[in-house]
Amino acid sequence: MLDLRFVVANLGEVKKRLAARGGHATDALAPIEQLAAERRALIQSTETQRAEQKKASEQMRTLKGDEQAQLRARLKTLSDEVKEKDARLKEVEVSIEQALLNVPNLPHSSVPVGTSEKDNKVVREWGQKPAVSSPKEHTEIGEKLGLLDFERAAKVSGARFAFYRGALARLELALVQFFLDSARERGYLELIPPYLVNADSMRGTGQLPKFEEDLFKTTAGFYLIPTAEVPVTNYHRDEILSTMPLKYCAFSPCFRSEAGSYGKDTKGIIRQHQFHKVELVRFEEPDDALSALEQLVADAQAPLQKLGLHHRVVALCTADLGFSAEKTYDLEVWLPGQNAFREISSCSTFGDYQARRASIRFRPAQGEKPRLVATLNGSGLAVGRTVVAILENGQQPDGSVVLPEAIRPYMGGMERLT
RNA sequence: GGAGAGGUGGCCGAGAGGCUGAAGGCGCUGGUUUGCUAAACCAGUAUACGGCCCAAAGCUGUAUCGAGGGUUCGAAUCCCUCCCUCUCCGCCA
Repeated sequence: MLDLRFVVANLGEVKKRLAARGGHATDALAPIEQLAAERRALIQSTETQRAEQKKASEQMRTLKGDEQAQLRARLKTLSDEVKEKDARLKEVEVSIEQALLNVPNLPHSSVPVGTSEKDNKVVREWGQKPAVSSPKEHTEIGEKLGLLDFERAAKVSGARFAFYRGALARLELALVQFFLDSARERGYLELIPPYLVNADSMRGTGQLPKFEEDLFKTTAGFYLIPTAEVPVTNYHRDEILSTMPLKYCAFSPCFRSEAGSYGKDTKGIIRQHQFHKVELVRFEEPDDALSALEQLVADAQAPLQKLGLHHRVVALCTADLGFSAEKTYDLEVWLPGQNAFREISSCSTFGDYQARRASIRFRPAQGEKPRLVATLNGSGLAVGRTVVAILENGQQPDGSVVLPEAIRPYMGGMERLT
């Protein structure tokens, strides 16, 4: 969430920067200026009255009889007035909060301005497209080898689910371990987080209140996490951190309702209601956020490079930027079967936007005031999509799949899927 | 799920309607003392939101004793609801 004082003091600039996101990004801001003024007036008058009240209350202790009764009557009136104003103040603050919670983050000045994903900028490419003759999609490869079963998954659960079988199930978990090893070597501490979280956590990272329809909610009121970003960022909610920076990697399943994506990627395991991911999360000093983002991208690229998977780094434009993000790079891996680059990681800095929502701070130095941290996160990597990439990039004319060398030690030396 | 106990500052722990941002201790920071270390002594030790101020510093007001509501002129203290923790029993990977 944005800082109220900053927004009010720089309303024009804020609107201008939000407009670059397109659509209705600035709508929620409309009533802010007036509400902020009312809030200030209410605070001033209630606090003055409260001070008066406090002083008079002191006298109550010593007064007796009629005098006390009189003062009590006067204080009763004062007390009622303060309560009334307090109630109004609360309303105003709730309105402000609601408004701010629905305002997305300001794009960083280095983010390319654009109107759709077509305006995203390719920053660099790594590797080369493999020579695959008449490439097939992962669904066909997986089903032919008996490694993927969508039909039974549809029976058991519904659309957008899959059974992995045999060596593919093994590959999935091997990749998890491989990604965690890669992250640990780069200084990230492994976490296994809760997969169900409360509403406060969802608000902290920005999924709520605006994107409730994208989430699964349990009857007990828990939300299933759409990414480990949620529990891991909220790990330090309402804290003042004494060690900085902090780097975590977390394995978790991710659950997404995929509302509004009907007809998109309906085939295969590209877009599922449930998938596995290793997430990288960093807590940084604000001034380090941008350089940390570059490191984060490198950290996410590392396992892709070890696997020898051709990919590119894309800077998202203002229109494609996520709600809470200040700046984002996507990693897109080459999929021969689709003849396209597809997102396999998304690395973002959120500046202090999430930290303000979740109240995560650090103390710059002994005796100094706490400051909001910068939060960052990125996939390192999406496991299912890596499986897709391995199937499609490693496919052979005979239908088998050659595994990247880097993963073989995690597969007991297995060299190919047959 | 059943029965009970409890949630107070960085930590431990008093407090039972007004003088309590909160005794005392520990820790931490600064200082004095000291051959060094230790000890002792003195002082300081929160956060948020307002105001004064160009700003910072500083000063000042208000709020904060798990959360929210209520009673009262006045609530850490009384009442209600909720959350969390612990113990015992049951169930369970």
